[in-house]
Amino acid sequence: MAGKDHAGSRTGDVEGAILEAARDLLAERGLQGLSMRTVAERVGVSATAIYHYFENKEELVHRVVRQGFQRFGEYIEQAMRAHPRGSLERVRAVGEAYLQFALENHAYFRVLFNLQRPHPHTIEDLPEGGGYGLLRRAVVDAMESGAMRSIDPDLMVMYLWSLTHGLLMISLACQIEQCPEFESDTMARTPLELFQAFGPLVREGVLGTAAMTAGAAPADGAAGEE
Amino acid sequence: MAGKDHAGSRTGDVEGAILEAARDLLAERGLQGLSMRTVAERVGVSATAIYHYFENKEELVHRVVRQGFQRFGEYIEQAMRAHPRGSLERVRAVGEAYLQFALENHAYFRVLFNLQRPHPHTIEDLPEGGGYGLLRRAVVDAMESGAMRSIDPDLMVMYLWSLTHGLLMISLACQIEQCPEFESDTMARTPLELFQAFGPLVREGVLGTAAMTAGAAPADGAAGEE
DNA sequence: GGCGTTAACTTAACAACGTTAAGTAGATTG
DNA sequence: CAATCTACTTAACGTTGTTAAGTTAACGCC
Repeated sequence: MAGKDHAGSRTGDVEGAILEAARDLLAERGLQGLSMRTVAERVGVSATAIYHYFENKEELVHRVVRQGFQRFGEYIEQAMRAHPRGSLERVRAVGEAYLQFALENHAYFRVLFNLQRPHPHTIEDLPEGGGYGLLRRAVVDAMESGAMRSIDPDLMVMYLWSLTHGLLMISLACQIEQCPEFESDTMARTPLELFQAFGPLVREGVLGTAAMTAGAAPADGAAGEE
Repeated sequence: MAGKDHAGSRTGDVEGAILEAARDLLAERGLQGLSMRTVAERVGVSATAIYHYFENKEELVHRVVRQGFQRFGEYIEQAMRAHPRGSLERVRAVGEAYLQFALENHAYFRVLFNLQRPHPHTIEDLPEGGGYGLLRRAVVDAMESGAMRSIDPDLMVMYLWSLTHGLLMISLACQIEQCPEFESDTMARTPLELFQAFGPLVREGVLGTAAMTAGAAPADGAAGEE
């Protein structure tokens, strides 16, 4: 009975079809919409057939997300290829690629950062997978070329990653791309626009160039209230 | 039959007891461990009794989290009171309070940032609730006192919030407090230590003070590969 | 060419879940 | 005193992940 033609079945690679259906459902309806029975129905097999290829739902989801992050790595590699080694632009481009991919595939990100209990064992399994190594290389290069101050590169990577990831998570929590209740013009901007607007702050810091050459007015020294 | 003594019941405030049981379960076992039946069992009523006080599970969880974020607001207010108005220290302390509270109550945070579909309607309902306004005030004060460069305060708040929140999310994804697989010394640090280590980067930027007074070696201009 | 093993499924069923419907004891009220 | 309301209860529905047991086709082997 191998290769029988059910509705929408692909003769042969059932495991691949399950992964594909699961991926589509995750993107379409989120983790809650990805049920074993729905996946099975799309593939054209019974729900329990999935257990022949995957240990349980958790492993199925994990495999789907892992697959997604391989594409993610390619995004980042492409961003790096597009800019000269050692440049700040390259570092910035990696961040933008992170953001862009996450916005286009937000279901993956939401899921990956919620697998709490057992899964992420190695750093390769972590949210950005091999992307960490790529960003780190871009940072080290930029430090060597003098485009960036020389400090502990892992600290620098963590700083850049945190900033980008936080912006992403807040944007996603505000319901994809836009949060209409934000009244301020600033908040109405897309995550990518905000990321770019962060540029001067990231390069020169919150003190700013002016504050470093000229002394500014001192703050009142008393502990304020309200 | 009001005020009957079931196991662990509090005579009188059943609604409060439900909220309390739900809060404990959320902290103990996460969102998955918070089931209507388990909550009801702890309170000493039947599962469906909960629907007399809450419309559905979503509302129950929402109320629990909202309650948690009220305590969170108090954390931040206290951090602000402890430092002089207009100072950078005050801004930093708000960030630390954010981090500290989130680490001590990570169940709240995980949940709040995963309510995707309907809920967060107003900015007050958003992840940090009224904390946004408090941080914004600290930032505006710091700008006026000259302790911080003067730019769009909402942009500055978004920058600081993103950085702190991202660090938090990454740390939580790495399984509370510590991620043993990280080999680097940098990554082995606690979120709070990392936050403090970010200090120079946040104040002076990734270029650094040195790079702004003296010209650095230029980067190679060709598009790099690998 | 029958035989045993295995891969690839199937149906039936279980426990747990959120939720609804219908009923009921006790207090409050006209 | 009947009617209503509050604060629940039990029973049940549909869906979920998952397990157990059975079935069917294919393959290697003497």
